[in-house]
Amino acid sequence: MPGVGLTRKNGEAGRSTIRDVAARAGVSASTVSRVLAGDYPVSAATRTRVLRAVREMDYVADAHAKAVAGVGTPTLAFVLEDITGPSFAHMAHGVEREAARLGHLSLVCSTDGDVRRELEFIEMMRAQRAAAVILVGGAADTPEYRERTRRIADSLASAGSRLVLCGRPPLGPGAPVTVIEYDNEGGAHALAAHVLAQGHRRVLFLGGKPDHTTAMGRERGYLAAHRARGLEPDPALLLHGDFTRDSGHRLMREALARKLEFTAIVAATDMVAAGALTALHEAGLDVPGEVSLAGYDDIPFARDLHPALTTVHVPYEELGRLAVRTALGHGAESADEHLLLGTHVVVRDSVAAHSGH
Amino acid sequence: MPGVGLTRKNGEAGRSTIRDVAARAGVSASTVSRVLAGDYPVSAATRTRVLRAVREMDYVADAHAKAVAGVGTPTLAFVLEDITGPSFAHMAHGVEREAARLGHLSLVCSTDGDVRRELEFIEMMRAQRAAAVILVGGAADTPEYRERTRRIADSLASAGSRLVLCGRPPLGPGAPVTVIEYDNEGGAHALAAHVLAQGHRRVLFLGGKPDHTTAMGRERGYLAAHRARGLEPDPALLLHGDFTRDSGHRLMREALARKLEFTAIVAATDMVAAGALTALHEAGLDVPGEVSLAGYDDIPFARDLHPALTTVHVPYEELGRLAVRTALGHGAESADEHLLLGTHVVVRDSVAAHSGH
DNA sequence: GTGAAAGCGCTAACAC
DNA sequence: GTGTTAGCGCTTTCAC
Repeated sequence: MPGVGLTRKNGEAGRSTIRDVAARAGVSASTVSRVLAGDYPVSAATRTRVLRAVREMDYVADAHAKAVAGVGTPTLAFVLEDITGPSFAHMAHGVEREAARLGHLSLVCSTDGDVRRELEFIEMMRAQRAAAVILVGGAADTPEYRERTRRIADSLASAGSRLVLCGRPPLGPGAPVTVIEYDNEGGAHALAAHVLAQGHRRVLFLGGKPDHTTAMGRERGYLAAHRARGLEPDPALLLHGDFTRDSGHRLMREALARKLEFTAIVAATDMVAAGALTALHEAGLDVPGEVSLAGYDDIPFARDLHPALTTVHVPYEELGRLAVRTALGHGAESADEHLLLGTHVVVRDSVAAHSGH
Repeated sequence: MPGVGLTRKNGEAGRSTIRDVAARAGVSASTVSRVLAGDYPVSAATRTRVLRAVREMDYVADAHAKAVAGVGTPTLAFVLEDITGPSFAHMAHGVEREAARLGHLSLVCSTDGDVRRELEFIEMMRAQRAAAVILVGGAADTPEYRERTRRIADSLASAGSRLVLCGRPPLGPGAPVTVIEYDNEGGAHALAAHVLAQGHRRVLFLGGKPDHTTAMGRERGYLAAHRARGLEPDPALLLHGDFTRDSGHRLMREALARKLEFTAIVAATDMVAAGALTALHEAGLDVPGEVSLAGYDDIPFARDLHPALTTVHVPYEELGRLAVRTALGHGAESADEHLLLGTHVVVRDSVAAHSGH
């Protein structure tokens, strides 16, 4: 057994090419290519020699060269605001898993809410010939947004790729996009209805950015639930911040300092609820004894808050998988889909009946 | 101004090449390339025409073709077990930000602890000519692990890339890797010492997998803190699970059911602590009144547990940035570095003095 | 200043 | 079965 020594890779040469392997195996480059592709008849002897050379040189075919030659690994891009937020992290996980299952490579980019970064990344993805770009998370639904996004959708489409909007404002008819929404308004409506059904009448809303579609959807649900009962919520009870834990904490402290009157709180996200809960505890208030609290997203941690948080479940991981499947499911010419995923409220311990009056 | 109409991109043609642009601008491909590269003298008039053609056709140079030609966007790969875990998500964020800052593209892959997936991904990254591959998170430190990882390090190195081990078992001398560790043992030691200093003598340890280096490092710290005080912890107080919230919850329930005696708990991660805390609450136990609890990682949520969790701070995001910087900082020939990052305990409310005896 | 030609590493059509 | 050739989209000498 000659040459069976351990790693006999090429000493210093940066990386070996298919021709190096061919030379070593005493065949042509095409033969190596064929052996590696495996979809072509090659004599057993040759195959063995080639395979051995490959192993000895620790050869891997250059992915870029393959791509240029038209047989690259398909790639998928996932763009979110912050990988650190638990809900989108779960979605990223779903995307990544499903992409892998479908033999795609997936790139993740968090933009920190920076539109320029987002744009740059998408451009990069177009250059990478990404099969699809999934944009997730609410955004300000302005005319500029629609125009800009539309342009992105068009150029992606014209390059044979596809834009998927997930929880993002749709673009109006005719745009070559797939949009998947999870029902923010419906979920918030159901949640607020649950709180109102417990007898609460002054419900504080800890919302997100005033032009952010996710935030607004949830706010609309909160409002709608009131109106469905013939109630008109006090505008002073609608607070705005962002979706972070710190925002919830700060907003709650302010509300307390301003001596706003309320017996329950609906937070725009579980993170916000977590911060609010801590502020409540710091103020010595009992939840849900003195004040009820509800969140949104059902992140795993929600169960470990004390009291366990009543919230709205959003199937983020599944959402990620679905986004990938629909994005990849059809060519650019397919009908432009619009999916709306349902959510449901999960009742735990943080909302109690409003006993006093 | 003729031809200033809106998006005048190529109707159906999949994607336009540099030659299409050249044709439209009435120049050669090289000229287009030069204009786009911007590092070469080109007459103002030509430049304008080319730029206009580029805009009109919405052209982006193919990243793969550039890569093959030797001028690709450098790429960096980040491999973790689970993007969903808060600590590594923060690290992923750090990696991604720093990579972007340095003009690198970054690929993230979560393996779900599957070694095969890990291997496949690394192979893929080698094919992509990734500038570096960052592996993060503990692993079983077996001979197979060392051999396998060493082989990866070698083949990455021989391809001009580099392996970075982050919080992973090092490979012994001579391996072409950069290893960055955060001091698990030291942190756990300090934390346990803090608990012991509060007078606790029977402290339950909610650990991770028995062969997992991170888990073991923390366990060693726990042990060492005892011994430094001349104490020998009861082996029955060392429980093993994994790093999830559910593991903490389950382990805690079992400990309670088995009526283990202890006055404090040290959990291997904040997630584990969160689950344990809920189990404690479910059992009607007061924390820290009846039993103290400490975690590890200092995830943002730790503050929102009730009581706020005493834990060990690990600068995950910074860790990610650092990993990128050192990975990119030097060629494959540089000295093999070994960094050990310090941690510190952050005292909050979940650990109290052991009053009774 | 600009174009023609060669070449990056690979695959695929076309010989033999 | 296997080698030769052309070509993927780009950059980069090398001429002019």
